[in-house]
Amino acid sequence: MKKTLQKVTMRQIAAKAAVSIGTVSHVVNNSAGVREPARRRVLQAISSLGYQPSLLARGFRRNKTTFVGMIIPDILNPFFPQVVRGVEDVLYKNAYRLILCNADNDDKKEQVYLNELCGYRLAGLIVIPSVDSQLTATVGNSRFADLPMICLDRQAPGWKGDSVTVENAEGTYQATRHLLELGHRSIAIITGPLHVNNAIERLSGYERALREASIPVAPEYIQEGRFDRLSGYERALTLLRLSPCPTAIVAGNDLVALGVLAALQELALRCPADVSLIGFDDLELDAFTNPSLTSVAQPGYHMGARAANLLLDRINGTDAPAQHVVMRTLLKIRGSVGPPLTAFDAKSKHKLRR
Amino acid sequence: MKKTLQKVTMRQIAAKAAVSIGTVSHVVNNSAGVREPARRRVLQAISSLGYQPSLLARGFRRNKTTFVGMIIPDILNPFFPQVVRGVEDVLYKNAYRLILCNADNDDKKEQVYLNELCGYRLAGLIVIPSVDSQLTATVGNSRFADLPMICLDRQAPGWKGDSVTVENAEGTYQATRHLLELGHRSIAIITGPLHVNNAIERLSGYERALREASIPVAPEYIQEGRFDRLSGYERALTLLRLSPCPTAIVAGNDLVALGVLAALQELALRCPADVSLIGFDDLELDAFTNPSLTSVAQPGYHMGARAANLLLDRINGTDAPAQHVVMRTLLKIRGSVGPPLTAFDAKSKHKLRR
DNA sequence: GGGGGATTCTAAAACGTTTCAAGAAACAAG
DNA sequence: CTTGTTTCTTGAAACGTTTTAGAATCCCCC
Repeated sequence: MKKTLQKVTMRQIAAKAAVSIGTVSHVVNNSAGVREPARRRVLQAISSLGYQPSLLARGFRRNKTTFVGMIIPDILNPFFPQVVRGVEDVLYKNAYRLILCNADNDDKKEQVYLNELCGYRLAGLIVIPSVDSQLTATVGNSRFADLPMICLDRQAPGWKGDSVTVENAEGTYQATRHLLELGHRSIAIITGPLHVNNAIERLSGYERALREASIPVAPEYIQEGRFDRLSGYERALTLLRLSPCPTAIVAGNDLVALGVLAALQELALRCPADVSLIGFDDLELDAFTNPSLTSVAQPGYHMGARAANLLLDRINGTDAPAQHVVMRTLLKIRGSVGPPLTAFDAKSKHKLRR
Repeated sequence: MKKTLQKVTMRQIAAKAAVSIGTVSHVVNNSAGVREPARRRVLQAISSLGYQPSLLARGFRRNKTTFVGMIIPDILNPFFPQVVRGVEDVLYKNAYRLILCNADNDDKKEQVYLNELCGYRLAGLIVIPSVDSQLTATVGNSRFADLPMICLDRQAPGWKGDSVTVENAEGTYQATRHLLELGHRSIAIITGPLHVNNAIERLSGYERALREASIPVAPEYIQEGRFDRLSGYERALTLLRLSPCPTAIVAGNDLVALGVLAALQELALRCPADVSLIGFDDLELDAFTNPSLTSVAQPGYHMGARAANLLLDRINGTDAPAQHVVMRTLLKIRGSVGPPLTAFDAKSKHKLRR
């Protein structure tokens, strides 16, 4: 049983090593030369007393910690953990620690975390904005002035600082073109919330592909969802009950696509025979669904890593103008897409159904 | 443009409100009566100057923060985020904030996070130990003496404090019995690392079921994996090349089961016709795999919530003896299990092999 | 208008570090 | 043995808050 039940501070180390508190600090931080005998005594006292500096006191005094905060909108969406891993790996290698907060797609909660994390004088902050993010406004407060910060995956409205995103429009453009090339002419989309730039961009890529193919976009073929499975399911039911029913659906992300799959199953429609489906994100599970899910791949891990590197630059004082990194997407073709039923097939199907 | 580019502290509020610093503090914390006019002046100064207390300074002075830390072993395993949500909801309602750290199944990293989080004088800590966790030893240091802490999902070796776990053995026991009742006699298991109590318990449930059915357990039918998909895939390949090949596999968790599915596909074996499969965790995606995955459900969200409540009790000073909450599991039957091929079927299958 | 008991307010000490100016010690050279 | 220079070491201030003891004020009642 150690005799040290009290918290051990620098004072006690100093006493035991017969040295001043300042010297202890210098040993701990290598902040000034300390002659060998003294240094040894200090080190020895530290290990024998089991001293660990109070990071709270240090952070308070230095007015800066070595923690980086990250706020994500939905920890249950497997895409975000991938991004987190990218951030974490880079930061950890650079001796920063990552603390993660889940805003739960609640802008209020996001704001609370922003404010409180800021109050802890983090080294930096990486934010994937929530759906209704007030990020730009919240961070406008002068308290945030010297907190390096990166906006990741989604551009918060009005955000002027660094950001890392993907070519959302290009992704859905490729996806939609792929469907067009297979012969689809009735292609619907289930978007994310249309005040999130991601969702808007993905919609625009879809629209561009159709426009280029001279196919008018039916307004009821554009359904606004919420980037989650349930809304995917609901919107899909709406779409699939339309007449004519679309032969292909572009989903705002893979969770939405999962919901679509559930809806298809419920209506006893086959995928891809009756309806083709393309998701967005390329989650690991896409290879295992039934059918396996064609999806627009985002480089989640690399997005995180890139954002972390950008943040490190800022922390180290770069004052380069705000960077907007935009990464590529890639269509991963799997089992959920195929050619549409021929006109004949479609007609017979239609008769049967009605 | 605000004129306050400098950080605004209590001192400035005090000055502007013509009041002492102590009074400001009392207003902010409701720690003593302050007469209406003064209180109003303070509040007014606070909002006009945009003051936000330095949580770092407060935490330092109070020697306690309102953050709770949580360390999880693998943020990419979708089971853990579920648990996190449970923890978070309870804590948030009680005005505590959750900060999450991902140990990445690296005991070294876990230790770093333990030590540094402790240095920030968190209100409490919830840990899902990593595979090789040194938790008990690390936390033995006196610094951790007054840090309430809960061990969640896995019992760290030697851990004596509060814990929340599930009936792992009962889970695999039920799973194995289900397979036995369907007629399976050659049942294999892919476990987690066998120094993790979860893995050991799950193995023991499997063994008990076989023992009760008087079926000898072939040692090569017990494969030790690592709770991840890749190891599930590798171990499954090993199992499926055995002769005789098992007709059913119990997987250590659902990620492992996903790996097994991949292996089955690669070997062109049908599930459940050729091999039945049961996972553990009941991830959301289980309903969407091909075939859908039978799994032992753990109440992830509720485990988290329970742990958070236990922690809150400790934070509030309960000195009840250490609690060990053990929650139930439930077999969720889906498409990946069926009766084994009969001897005849098996023979004809070889001939027919499409 | 003068106690006296509540209530409100203040000054100052602490919390554990870092940091800086300046003193002390060591060392090299004359 | 000085002296000058460099290298160590120290004491004390500062960081922004909370907290406590006691001073100031209020209010009521005689």
